[in-house]
Amino acid sequence: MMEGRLSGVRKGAWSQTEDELLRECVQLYGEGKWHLVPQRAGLNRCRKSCRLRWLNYLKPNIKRGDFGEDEVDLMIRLHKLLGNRWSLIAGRLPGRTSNDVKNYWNTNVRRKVQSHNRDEENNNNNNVKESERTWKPHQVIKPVPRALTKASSMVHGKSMSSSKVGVSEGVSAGCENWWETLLDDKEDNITVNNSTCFPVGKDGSFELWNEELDSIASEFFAEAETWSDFFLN
DNA sequence: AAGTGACTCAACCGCGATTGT
DNA sequence: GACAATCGCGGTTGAGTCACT
Repeated sequence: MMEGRLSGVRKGAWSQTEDELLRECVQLYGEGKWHLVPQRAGLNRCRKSCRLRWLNYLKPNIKRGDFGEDEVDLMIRLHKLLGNRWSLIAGRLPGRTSNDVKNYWNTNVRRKVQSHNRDEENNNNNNVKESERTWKPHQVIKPVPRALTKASSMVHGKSMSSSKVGVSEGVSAGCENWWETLLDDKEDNITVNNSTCFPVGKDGSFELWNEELDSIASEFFAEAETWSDFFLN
Protein backbone atom coordinates (compact mmCIF):
# COMPACT_ATOMS: atom_id res chain seq x y z
CA MET A 1 0.00 0.00 0.00
CA MET A 2 2.79 2.38 -0.78
CA GLU A 3 1.13 3.93 -3.79
CA GLY A 4 -0.86 6.39 -1.79
CA ARG A 5 2.32 7.97 -0.54
CA LEU A 6 3.63 8.69 -4.00
CA SER A 7 3.59 12.39 -4.57
CA GLY A 8 3.58 14.37 -7.78
CA VAL A 9 2.03 11.53 -9.74
CA ARG A 10 -0.18 12.66 -12.56
CA LYS A 11 -3.88 11.86 -12.30
CA GLY A 12 -6.91 12.29 -14.50
CA ALA A 13 -7.49 11.71 -18.18
CA TRP A 14 -4.70 10.23 -20.25
CA SER A 15 -3.18 12.19 -23.11
CA GLN A 16 -2.45 10.68 -26.51
CA THR A 17 1.28 10.93 -25.79
CA GLU A 18 0.90 8.99 -22.57
CA ASP A 19 -1.13 6.34 -24.36
CA GLU A 20 1.60 5.98 -26.96
CA LEU A 21 4.32 5.67 -24.32
CA LEU A 22 2.37 3.03 -22.45
CA ARG A 23 1.54 1.09 -25.60
CA GLU A 24 5.16 1.06 -26.70
CA CYS A 25 6.27 -0.03 -23.25
CA VAL A 26 3.86 -2.97 -23.13
CA GLN A 27 4.75 -3.98 -26.67
CA LEU A 28 8.41 -3.92 -25.73
CA TYR A 29 8.33 -5.59 -22.33
CA GLY A 30 5.00 -7.37 -22.39
CA GLU A 31 2.12 -7.20 -19.94
CA GLY A 32 2.81 -7.49 -16.24
CA LYS A 33 5.45 -6.10 -13.87
CA TRP A 34 3.26 -3.05 -13.58
CA HIS A 35 5.39 -1.55 -10.86
CA LEU A 36 8.16 -1.16 -13.46
CA VAL A 37 5.96 0.26 -16.19
CA PRO A 38 5.92 3.95 -15.17
CA GLN A 39 9.70 3.98 -15.07
CA ARG A 40 10.16 1.98 -18.24
CA ALA A 41 7.62 4.03 -20.17
CA GLY A 42 8.76 7.34 -18.77
CA LEU A 43 5.30 8.02 -17.44
CA ASN A 44 4.52 10.11 -14.39
CA ARG A 45 1.68 7.76 -13.44
CA CYS A 46 1.23 5.18 -10.74
CA ARG A 47 1.34 1.51 -11.74
CA LYS A 48 -2.37 1.11 -11.01
CA SER A 49 -3.26 3.85 -13.41
CA CYS A 50 -1.03 2.31 -16.10
CA ARG A 51 -2.49 -1.14 -15.63
CA LEU A 52 -6.05 0.14 -15.72
CA ARG A 53 -5.43 2.26 -18.80
CA TRP A 54 -3.96 -0.72 -20.63
CA LEU A 55 -6.61 -3.21 -19.60
CA ASN A 56 -9.59 -0.95 -20.15
CA TYR A 57 -8.57 1.07 -23.14
CA LEU A 58 -5.31 0.33 -24.91
CA LYS A 59 -5.27 -3.44 -24.98
CA PRO A 60 -5.81 -4.80 -28.49
CA ASN A 61 -9.10 -6.54 -29.30
CA ILE A 62 -11.11 -4.42 -26.91
CA LYS A 63 -14.59 -4.12 -28.30
CA ARG A 64 -16.09 -0.67 -28.01
CA GLY A 65 -19.60 0.52 -28.60
CA ASP A 66 -22.98 -0.80 -27.58
CA PHE A 67 -23.49 -4.23 -26.15
CA GLY A 68 -25.36 -6.58 -28.42
CA GLU A 69 -28.60 -8.24 -27.41
CA ASP A 70 -26.86 -11.57 -26.97
CA GLU A 71 -24.13 -9.99 -24.89
CA VAL A 72 -26.65 -8.37 -22.58
CA ASP A 73 -28.56 -11.61 -22.29
CA LEU A 74 -25.39 -13.50 -21.41
CA MET A 75 -24.39 -10.78 -18.96
CA ILE A 76 -27.69 -10.97 -17.12
CA ARG A 77 -27.54 -14.72 -16.85
CA LEU A 78 -23.92 -14.73 -15.74
CA HIS A 79 -24.69 -12.06 -13.17
CA LYS A 80 -27.49 -14.20 -11.83
CA LEU A 81 -25.02 -17.04 -11.55
CA LEU A 82 -21.93 -15.19 -10.30
CA GLY A 83 -23.12 -11.92 -8.77
CA ASN A 84 -20.87 -8.88 -9.07
CA ARG A 85 -17.90 -10.90 -10.31
CA TRP A 86 -17.31 -8.47 -13.12
CA SER A 87 -13.96 -9.85 -14.16
CA LEU A 88 -15.39 -13.35 -14.47
CA ILE A 89 -18.38 -12.09 -16.40
CA ALA A 90 -16.15 -10.02 -18.67
CA GLY A 91 -14.04 -13.10 -19.24
CA ARG A 92 -17.03 -14.68 -20.93
CA LEU A 93 -17.75 -11.64 -23.07
CA PRO A 94 -14.97 -11.47 -25.66
CA GLY A 95 -13.50 -8.00 -26.05
CA ARG A 96 -15.32 -6.57 -23.06
CA THR A 97 -13.53 -5.38 -19.96
CA SER A 98 -14.73 -5.76 -16.40
CA ASN A 99 -15.04 -1.99 -16.17
CA ASP A 100 -17.22 -1.92 -19.29
CA VAL A 101 -19.41 -4.68 -17.98
CA LYS A 102 -19.73 -3.05 -14.59
CA ASN A 103 -20.54 0.34 -16.07
CA TYR A 104 -23.03 -1.10 -18.51
CA TRP A 105 -24.67 -3.09 -15.76
CA ASN A 106 -24.94 -0.12 -13.43
CA THR A 107 -26.31 2.22 -16.04
CA ASN A 108 -28.50 0.00 -18.20
CA VAL A 109 -29.14 -3.49 -17.04
CA ARG A 110 -29.66 -2.91 -13.32
CA ARG A 111 -32.59 -0.64 -14.03
CA LYS A 112 -34.17 -3.16 -16.38
CA VAL A 113 -33.68 -6.01 -13.95
CA GLN A 114 -35.04 -3.97 -11.07
CA SER A 115 -38.16 -2.98 -12.95
CA HIS A 116 -38.55 -6.56 -14.10
CA ASN A 117 -38.27 -7.73 -10.50
CA ARG A 118 -40.77 -5.12 -9.41
CA ASP A 119 -43.21 -6.39 -12.02
CA GLU A 120 -42.71 -9.95 -10.84
CA GLU A 121 -43.16 -8.88 -7.25
CA ASN A 122 -46.40 -7.15 -8.12
CA ASN A 123 -47.61 -10.30 -9.81
CA ASN A 124 -46.64 -12.31 -6.76
CA ASN A 125 -48.43 -9.88 -4.50
CA ASN A 126 -51.54 -10.37 -6.55
CA ASN A 127 -51.34 -14.13 -6.42
CA VAL A 128 -49.88 -14.93 -3.02
CA LYS A 129 -50.69 -13.60 0.42
CA GLU A 130 -47.79 -11.78 2.09
CA SER A 131 -47.63 -14.28 4.94
CA GLU A 132 -47.20 -17.11 2.47
CA ARG A 133 -44.24 -15.53 0.72
CA THR A 134 -41.23 -17.25 2.22
CA TRP A 135 -38.71 -16.79 -0.54
CA LYS A 136 -35.15 -16.03 0.41
CA PRO A 137 -32.60 -13.91 -1.42
CA HIS A 138 -30.60 -15.70 -4.09
CA GLN A 139 -27.30 -17.02 -2.94
CA VAL A 140 -24.66 -16.59 -5.53
CA ILE A 141 -22.16 -19.28 -6.34
CA LYS A 142 -18.76 -17.86 -5.49
CA PRO A 143 -15.87 -19.74 -7.01
CA VAL A 144 -12.95 -19.35 -4.65
CA PRO A 145 -10.08 -18.84 -4.26
CA ARG A 146 -9.89 -15.96 -6.67
CA ALA A 147 -6.44 -17.06 -7.70
CA LEU A 148 -4.31 -20.05 -7.04
CA THR A 149 -0.69 -20.21 -6.10
CA LYS A 150 1.75 -21.39 -8.68
CA ALA A 151 2.48 -24.34 -6.46
CA SER A 152 -1.09 -25.52 -6.53
CA SER A 153 -1.49 -28.89 -8.14
CA MET A 154 -4.65 -27.71 -9.83
CA VAL A 155 -2.72 -25.05 -11.68
CA HIS A 156 -0.64 -27.78 -13.21
CA GLY A 157 -3.59 -29.56 -14.63
CA LYS A 158 -4.01 -32.16 -11.90
CA SER A 159 -7.30 -33.35 -10.60
CA MET A 160 -9.54 -30.65 -9.25
CA SER A 161 -11.21 -32.86 -6.75
CA SER A 162 -8.09 -34.13 -5.08
CA SER A 163 -6.90 -30.77 -3.84
CA LYS A 164 -8.08 -28.76 -0.92
CA VAL A 165 -9.76 -25.55 -1.92
CA GLY A 166 -11.06 -22.92 0.45
CA VAL A 167 -14.73 -22.16 0.40
CA SER A 168 -15.97 -18.64 0.68
CA GLU A 169 -18.07 -17.43 3.54
CA GLY A 170 -20.94 -17.21 1.09
CA VAL A 171 -21.25 -20.95 0.87
CA SER A 172 -22.96 -22.55 3.78
CA ALA A 173 -21.55 -25.24 5.95
CA GLY A 174 -22.52 -28.62 4.71
CA CYS A 175 -21.51 -28.07 1.14
CA GLU A 176 -17.79 -27.61 1.67
CA ASN A 177 -17.20 -29.96 -1.21
CA TRP A 178 -19.53 -28.29 -3.65
CA TRP A 179 -16.61 -27.87 -6.02
CA GLU A 180 -15.91 -31.57 -6.06
CA THR A 181 -19.03 -32.30 -8.00
CA LEU A 182 -19.41 -29.00 -9.72
CA LEU A 183 -18.63 -30.43 -13.11
CA ASP A 184 -20.74 -33.49 -12.59
CA ASP A 185 -24.27 -33.80 -13.70
CA LYS A 186 -26.16 -30.95 -12.03
CA GLU A 187 -29.05 -33.17 -10.97
CA ASP A 188 -26.74 -35.01 -8.62
CA ASN A 189 -25.41 -31.76 -7.28
CA ILE A 190 -28.79 -30.38 -6.52
CA THR A 191 -29.97 -33.51 -4.82
CA VAL A 192 -26.95 -33.66 -2.57
CA ASN A 193 -26.92 -30.00 -1.71
CA ASN A 194 -30.62 -29.44 -1.71
CA SER A 195 -31.02 -27.67 1.59
CA THR A 196 -27.66 -25.99 1.90
CA CYS A 197 -26.15 -24.58 -1.23
CA PHE A 198 -29.14 -23.34 -3.09
CA PRO A 199 -32.02 -21.09 -2.16
CA VAL A 200 -35.31 -22.60 -1.26
CA GLY A 201 -38.45 -21.41 -2.96
CA LYS A 202 -41.94 -21.10 -1.61
CA ASP A 203 -42.56 -24.80 -1.96
CA GLY A 204 -39.05 -25.97 -1.18
CA SER A 205 -38.00 -25.99 -4.79
CA PHE A 206 -34.96 -24.28 -6.25
CA GLU A 207 -35.36 -20.78 -7.46
CA LEU A 208 -31.82 -20.27 -8.63
CA TRP A 209 -31.01 -23.38 -10.55
CA ASN A 210 -33.64 -23.34 -13.18
CA GLU A 211 -33.31 -24.41 -16.78
CA GLU A 212 -32.11 -21.03 -17.81
CA LEU A 213 -29.19 -21.11 -15.44
CA ASP A 214 -28.51 -24.69 -16.26
CA SER A 215 -27.70 -23.73 -19.80
CA ILE A 216 -25.52 -20.78 -18.84
CA ALA A 217 -23.71 -22.73 -16.17
CA SER A 218 -23.03 -25.55 -18.60
CA GLU A 219 -21.68 -23.00 -21.04
CA PHE A 220 -19.58 -21.43 -18.32
CA PHE A 221 -18.05 -24.58 -16.99
CA ALA A 222 -17.90 -26.60 -20.17
CA GLU A 223 -14.68 -25.14 -21.47
CA ALA A 224 -12.80 -25.56 -18.21
CA GLU A 225 -10.80 -28.69 -17.63
CA THR A 226 -8.85 -27.48 -14.62
CA TRP A 227 -9.41 -24.83 -12.01
CA SER A 228 -6.74 -22.71 -13.60
CA ASP A 229 -9.14 -22.19 -16.46
CA PHE A 230 -11.39 -20.30 -14.09
CA PHE A 231 -8.95 -18.33 -12.05
CA LEU A 232 -5.85 -17.69 -14.07
CA ASN A 233 -5.30 -15.97 -17.34
C1' DA B 1 -28.91 30.88 -25.67
C1' DA B 2 -28.58 29.69 -20.86
C1' DG B 3 -29.46 26.85 -16.99
C1' DT B 4 -29.78 22.46 -14.99
C1' DG B 5 -30.56 17.75 -14.09
C1' DA B 6 -29.64 13.02 -15.78
C1' DC B 7 -26.57 10.01 -17.74
C1' DT B 8 -22.13 7.85 -19.23
C1' DC B 9 -17.75 6.11 -18.65
C1' DA B 10 -12.81 6.70 -17.60
C1' DA B 11 -10.29 6.86 -13.70
C1' DC B 12 -9.43 6.62 -8.77
C1' DC B 13 -9.61 4.43 -4.18
C1' DG B 14 -9.53 0.98 -0.68
C1' DC B 15 -8.95 -3.52 0.45
C1' DG B 16 -8.06 -8.51 0.37
C1' DA B 17 -5.07 -11.90 -1.67
C1' DT B 18 -0.71 -13.30 -3.21
C1' DT B 19 4.22 -13.33 -3.54
C1' DG B 20 8.87 -12.61 -2.08
C1' DT B 21 12.28 -12.03 1.56
C1' DG C 1 5.59 -16.78 10.81
C1' DA C 2 6.07 -11.79 10.03
C1' DC C 3 6.33 -8.23 7.14
C1' DA C 4 6.56 -5.43 2.89
C1' DA C 5 5.68 -5.11 -1.90
C1' DT C 6 2.72 -5.99 -5.48
C1' DC C 7 -1.39 -7.45 -7.90
C1' DG C 8 -6.16 -7.47 -9.07
C1' DC C 9 -10.79 -6.70 -7.94
C1' DG C 10 -15.21 -4.24 -6.94
C1' DG C 11 -17.14 0.09 -5.45
C1' DT C 12 -17.25 4.88 -6.10
C1' DT C 13 -16.37 9.42 -8.01
C1' DG C 14 -16.40 13.21 -11.05
C1' DA C 15 -15.73 15.49 -15.57
C1' DG C 16 -17.81 15.62 -19.87
C1' DT C 17 -21.94 15.18 -22.63
C1' DC C 18 -26.73 15.11 -23.67
C1' DA C 19 -31.60 16.21 -23.23
C1' DC C 20 -34.89 18.98 -21.67
C1' DT C 21 -36.98 23.31 -20.05
